[in-house]
Formats: sequence, structure tokens, C-alpha cells
Amino acid sequence: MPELPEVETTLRGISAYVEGAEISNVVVRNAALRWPVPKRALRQLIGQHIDSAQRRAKYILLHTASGIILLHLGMSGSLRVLPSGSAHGKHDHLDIELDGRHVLRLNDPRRFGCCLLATPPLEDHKLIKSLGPEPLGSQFHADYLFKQSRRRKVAVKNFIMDGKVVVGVGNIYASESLYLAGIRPTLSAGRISRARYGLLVEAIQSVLSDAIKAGGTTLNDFTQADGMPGYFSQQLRVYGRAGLPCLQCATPIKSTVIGQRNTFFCPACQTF
DNA sequence: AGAGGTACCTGGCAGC
DNA sequence: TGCTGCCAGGTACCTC
Repeated sequence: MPELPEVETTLRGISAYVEGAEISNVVVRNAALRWPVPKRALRQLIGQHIDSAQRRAKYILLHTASGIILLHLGMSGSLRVLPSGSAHGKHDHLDIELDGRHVLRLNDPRRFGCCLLATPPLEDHKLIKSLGPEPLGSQFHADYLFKQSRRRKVAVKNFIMDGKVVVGVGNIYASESLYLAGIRPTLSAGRISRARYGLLVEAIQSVLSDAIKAGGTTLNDFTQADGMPGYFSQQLRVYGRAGLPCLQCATPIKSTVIGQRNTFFCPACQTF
């Protein structure tokens, strides 16, 4: 379930260890992630330095002079920094050793994540080139969302989860944002007003940035073997609360399925 | 081109 | 207790 806040928190946690570090070893224990991990190409990075670590959408990007390591945590993945030589567990598929002192370790039970090597420019990469704007960036605003939504018949929930429209809004935060904006998740994207999209943009931004703040305090130590949960619990307002009273009006929260995904909303508060 | 469905995978849980 | 079966969830890709 790493959504954007989890990925951002992970990035912040590992940055101090990876930026400037030399890749002193690469161990691929299980290459069968979403796409085969390019073991040989990764091992050719041994001796290179990681110049910087960035996030784009839910991808973590490690830049080196010879290419960009592109990591995705899928649904169950996590990255930790551990002392070199730390015992590995069942789903620890990949280690990138740093300066011979630490390992950046990818754990992913469901193996929906990936580790690929991209050649610059990154914007040309297949997985990156058609991504929409960052939800916390300046290109994501009411006018943009309004324009994108015209003549779109999909449910607004699917619309905001579409990575070509905006990145980083996963199933949980989609429900949460629509609740805050008072919009019924089943409504066609094309039928929502510009003003409502303004509220939705604010809601998405506040939900995501609150979660990032919460993550910063929950995940404070990336160097302890058992110090980090894969993802942190949120104070969720509607997600997973079917049948429980709405926090604003006490009406029971409803759940429905939109695009094969569980969706939660308050039938009284979300009327647009 | 847009919309909808499918596949990938495994831990955890409900039900028997 | 142990087995079976279902669900979650991100996203590329396929079909209509």
C-alpha cells in the first residue's frame, strides 16, 4: 500500500545514506519482480556514486553517472537502510551496498514492485513519459483538472487515480480526498464544476501532505532492522469505515466498488 | 480515444 | 487445527 506519502517518507529516510555514496556491491536474490531485475546492468554500477535521490510519482530515482536506478515499491514493498552484513529475510530481494557500510534493501512480499535501470533523459522513459503532474506541484490546480475532465465519463474516483491525469493518488487517498471535497466518487468526472475541482485539488493536497507529515514522525529511524513498518497507519476518515458513523454527520459510511476497487463515502456529506 | 477488464503475487483472514 | 478460498492493492496492457 505504499502511496505517495509513504514513498516520499521513504525517500527522505534514505536520502542521507544514499546521496553521495559509492555503490560498493549489488546483490539480487530474486530478480522476479514485476519485471525482471537487470542484475548484470546493476552490477555494472559497482564503483559508481549515487549523485542524488529523487521521487517522481511513486518511483524512487537514484541518479548515477551511468544511469538512473528506478525503484517502485508496488503494493507491499519497502526500502530500508541497514548496516552492511545484516541478515536478510524471506522477501529481501535486492541489496545495494553503500560505501561498504550500509545496505539499501528492498523487501517486497507481493513482488509488484520493480527495480530497473534507465538511461537519461528520464522523461523519455516508457514508465515516466506519460505521467501527469505531481499533486503537490504547481502544475496541479483547479483549471488543469477541470480542463482534463471535460467530456470524460469515468467516475471521478477513477479519474483522479489515473496516473496520466495526476500521479500519486491511490485507492485510499482517492476516497479520503473525495470525502473532504464533498464529491460523490461515482460521479462522472466531466460533470463536476471548476469550483468543485478547486476544492478537490485542495483536498488531495491536504490529505497527501498531512500523510507525509505523519510519516515523518512515524518512520524516523531507517537504520534499525525492525524500526520501520512497511507503511504507516493513517487517521483515515472514510476508508475502511463502512457502516461506521461519518465523523461529520454520523450517517453510516457506505462502501461500493468502482473500477474493481473498494470505495468509501458518506452518502450525506458527498452529494456533488 | 476512452472505458473497462485482467493479470501479476502473497499474507492474512473468514469460513468450514 | 488445518485446509480452502477470497481479498487487497498499483499499474501496464489488453480488448471492446
